[in-house]
Amino acid sequence: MQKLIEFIKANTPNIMVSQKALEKIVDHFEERILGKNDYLLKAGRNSSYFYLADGFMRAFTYDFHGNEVTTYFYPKDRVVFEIASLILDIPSTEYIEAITECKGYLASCESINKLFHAMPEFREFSRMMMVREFVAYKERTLSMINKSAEERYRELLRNNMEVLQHAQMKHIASYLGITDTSLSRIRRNFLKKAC
Amino acid sequence: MQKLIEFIKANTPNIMVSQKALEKIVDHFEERILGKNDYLLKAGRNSSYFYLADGFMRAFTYDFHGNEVTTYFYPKDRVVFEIASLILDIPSTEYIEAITECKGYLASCESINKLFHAMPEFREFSRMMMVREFVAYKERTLSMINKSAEERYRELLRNNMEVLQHAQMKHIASYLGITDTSLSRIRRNFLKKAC
DNA sequence: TGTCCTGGTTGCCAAATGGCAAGAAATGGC
DNA sequence: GCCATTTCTTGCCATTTGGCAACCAGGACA
Repeated sequence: MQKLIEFIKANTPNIMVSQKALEKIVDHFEERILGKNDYLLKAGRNSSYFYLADGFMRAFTYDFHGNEVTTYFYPKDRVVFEIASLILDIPSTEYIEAITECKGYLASCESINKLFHAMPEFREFSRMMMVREFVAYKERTLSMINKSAEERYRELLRNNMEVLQHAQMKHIASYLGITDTSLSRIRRNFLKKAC
Repeated sequence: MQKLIEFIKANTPNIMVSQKALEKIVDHFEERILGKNDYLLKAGRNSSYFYLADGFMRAFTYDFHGNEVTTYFYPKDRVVFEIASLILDIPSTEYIEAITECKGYLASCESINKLFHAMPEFREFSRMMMVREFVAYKERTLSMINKSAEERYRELLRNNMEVLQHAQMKHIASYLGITDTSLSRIRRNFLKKAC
């Protein structure tokens, strides 16, 4: 649990969280280990709240043509959840999958709500987590609007190098909004330029 | 203020908010009227929190080539704010502009924070507003990934018809991630098909 | 009424990306 | 180490989108 405690401390910059409060918070979490290709969340189920201490995950869904679309990659030291499902308490439309072995700490929707209203420290923390994810999505949308596929690929590598080690090309491709064929070509150019 | 009160009631579905609580909340807001082309927020300033009772707004920013990019359209009956600036208390990178005459109610960042920690009712409400915007962004990102420009245009019209009455084509185009030239062509095909 | 200005459209061609099918490379099971 | 399977790359051509410049239409205004 120490990692979770450190993580919460690091992400409540505006307030000093007492040791007691931290312990009260982490008390609602339980350790969870996922093997490669295990699901943290399946479509139709409700999302819980997961601090990913170690490993690498991805979220995906299916569009109406039945194509799988990778919506997100989660490196370690992030909280992992599907916002609409968690907060609105509705079934998720997304799957979240461990793409390496993963270790972390899990809390239920009810725990999150309880903590959210009971503890100002957790309010700040969870709001911070939500804002972080929201801002990431905003940036991503902006990239989709005004950057080429190649620029988006560069950007992904710059911000999240591990993705290359862990994710398949077709997943990276659909995350970037292109086909795996196009990604392959982009990578070829990329290598050429690098030489 | 009655519209704001109704709006808050309508968006706290899980709890009954007392009249007293509602009054305490709206007490932190003040009426604000914006003329066409007035700014609600400018880049470099900090975002406040605005309930748009009537009118139509858009958010935009500049990419590093200096091109203006429309990031969002706000129809009436929405809260309008730049999430990163508001919550992290940093200068905004976005502008938010009234594209028709607008009327609404404004609260400062400090008021929002105060209410957020002091009143469970407002916590629920503001979390709901944040989730709604977040989910809208997620859907938009998904559209950018797996829909063609034409499909995105149809979708925009379906969900937000007023945008056509109020916004310029070039703003709609950059919102959709295409050039105004392409949008014009798409509209032509669109009309052909409609006949 | 004529002129300027802005916003929207069009034609022409270039660049980016997709679709499909085949081939090459990597991976996993035995 | 070998085969089967999956993942990644490539070639060929179609489609989508962009860039630019010209053009058109409507409103503002002298």
